[in-house]
Amino acid sequence: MAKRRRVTSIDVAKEAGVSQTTVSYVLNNVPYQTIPAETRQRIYAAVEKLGYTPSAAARTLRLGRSDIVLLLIANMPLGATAIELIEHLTADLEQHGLSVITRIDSGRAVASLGKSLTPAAVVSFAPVSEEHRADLRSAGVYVVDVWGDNDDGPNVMARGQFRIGRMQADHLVSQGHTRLGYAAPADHRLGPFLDPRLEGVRRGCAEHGFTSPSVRQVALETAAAADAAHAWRAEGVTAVCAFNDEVAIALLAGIRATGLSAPGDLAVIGVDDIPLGQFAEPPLTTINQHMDAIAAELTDAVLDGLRSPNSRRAVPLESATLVIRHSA
Amino acid sequence: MAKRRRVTSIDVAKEAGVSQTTVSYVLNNVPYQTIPAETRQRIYAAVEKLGYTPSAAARTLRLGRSDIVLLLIANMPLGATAIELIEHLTADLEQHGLSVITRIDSGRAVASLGKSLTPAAVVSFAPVSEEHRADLRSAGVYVVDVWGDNDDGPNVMARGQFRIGRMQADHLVSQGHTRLGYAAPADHRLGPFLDPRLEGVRRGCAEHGFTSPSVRQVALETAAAADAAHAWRAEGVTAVCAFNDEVAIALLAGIRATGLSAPGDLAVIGVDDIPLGQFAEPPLTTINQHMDAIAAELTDAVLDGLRSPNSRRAVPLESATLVIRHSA
DNA sequence: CGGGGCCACTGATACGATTCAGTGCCGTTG
DNA sequence: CAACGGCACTGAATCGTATCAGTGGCCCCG
Repeated sequence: MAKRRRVTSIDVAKEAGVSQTTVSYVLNNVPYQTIPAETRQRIYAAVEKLGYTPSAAARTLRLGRSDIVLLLIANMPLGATAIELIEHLTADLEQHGLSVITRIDSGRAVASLGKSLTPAAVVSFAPVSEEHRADLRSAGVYVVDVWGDNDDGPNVMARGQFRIGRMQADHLVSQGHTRLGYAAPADHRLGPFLDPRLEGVRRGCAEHGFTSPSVRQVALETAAAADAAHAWRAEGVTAVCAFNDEVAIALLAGIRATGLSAPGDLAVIGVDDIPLGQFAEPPLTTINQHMDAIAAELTDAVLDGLRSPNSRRAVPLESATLVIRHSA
Repeated sequence: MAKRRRVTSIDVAKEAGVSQTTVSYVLNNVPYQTIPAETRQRIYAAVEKLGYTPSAAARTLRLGRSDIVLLLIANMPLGATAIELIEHLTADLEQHGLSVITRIDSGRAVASLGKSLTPAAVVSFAPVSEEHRADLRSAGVYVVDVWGDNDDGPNVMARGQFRIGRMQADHLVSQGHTRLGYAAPADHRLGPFLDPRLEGVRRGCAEHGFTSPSVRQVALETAAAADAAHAWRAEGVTAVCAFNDEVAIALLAGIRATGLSAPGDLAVIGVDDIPLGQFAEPPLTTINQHMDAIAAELTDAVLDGLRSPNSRRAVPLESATLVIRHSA
């Protein structure tokens, strides 16, 4: 079979009996170009007939930037919550003509993909080094700093995660607990999420005048979780904020294994509201993050950044809800 | 601040005192071009000094294809298993100079992204319509058909999922069960995974001379799961293959809620070996899929396809293991 | 009836890389 | 010493799109 060439806008132009320029004007809806409806129709018909799709490569080369938004996610365990965020973000940005592309990676990709693809923006869920950030900037790529430890762009994530921790602590305190524990995940790659959440819990304790939470790692294994439960009991902790629902469920299993019970001996609250939380023993109390709201916030941040790279805004949305079941 | 232009290979050429052609030859290691080490060093030095990164757009435009592999994932609930697969695949293909980009989407993207990005290959975890497939083919994009219902490319996934179902059935039969149930997820988007797994269970039953499994949907909700457990008991089912660990854990909660117990009254086996399985009551017996092996298989498929678009191969790897805990 | 302005287009160029087809120089060989 | 071949390069075309700078025709107004 003959190797068919790609269908280009020139082919469309020939088919419609106009110049390539006109085709481009019509397809891009260029303003101040007066092109009658009849001609437009001919062009659309030709596009349809030939199955024309513009070449992103050529378009990007010409414009100096693509309409791709690169979503960088560090090589860390992603839960259903993260997937949900990706889905929302993809859908939201698509509405504005931007294609979200996700890259799950160890971080080396920031530089290479970021500069070679010339995306319109990079949204990174892993901290971006100052050097890479400057590099991307100078290449005309807008970088949305999700963590916001440098005051560049909106620190959507960091603020949100802090609030989550704060909500956990507030709930436990409202139940009468005064001595809290914090169950950290064993996986150190989760640090960027852990730090602000834990900080939120600390702040909560401090503002209520209680001592700082006792932090322990809880590995996803019954024996380790049992040890932690035992240790917390020994130091008078009566309630634990878990980093997420996985850790919380592991801890609940550890509590059962020690012969204790939740929430009587040790109350537990998670984060994420994963479906399996309701099947835990006892059903898990947790915090539900509204991923649609967070995605909307991120979308706004990206769009704003593309409009004026130096603007800065804070869109404080109420983006989490307490889900009370039985564990706390 | 002055808007710095992108650093191009011409800038590198000027800096190194050679022509742009030479720069290209050196950076691409073009064979049969004799370029002395000293010149190469000058060019590398210039690249380093200017911070040059080649433009993917220009490269793609010229070559007619990029070195991107588009991983399309249907808009379905992705578990940790899927993430693991993505990670492995990304790492494996990167070793061969291919950049994996993941797109989580409702399927409309196949056409637009596939044709506009001109990726080297598309690996789709959602069924690709015959029309889109042909479209991509003619655009020179190699399509790895993960499902393989049409005999185009290796049906890596379909075969693997079938084997999984088969393993579940075989284990239950080996434990003396003769009347099996199948717990399907409520989310119909999981169909592409459900069908081959269920088929594997059916085949297993048939070959042992037992009647086909009794299929019931189990929603992620205790009451619904309890109803299902009750109904299975009523028809004499003694063991259930669950679509995955989530469904299995829901079912276990349903069994407890009915006052029954696993595995005595109803044995349950899952799929995925998610960490939370060990914290279920009782700890979940399941099938562990070796994502590294599956990723390796897919990588081979892609590389083979890129070498000779018409080759077809089957790489049967042993890619799953039975994990026996207490639920079956 | 001359000219200004709008309409409906088109020609040519640039974006940044790859690659074919040379080119000049030097050393070797018959 | 002329011819040849290899070395170390370079010039120019090309990929497909967007856009600047025109261009010819027609209508309308003074």
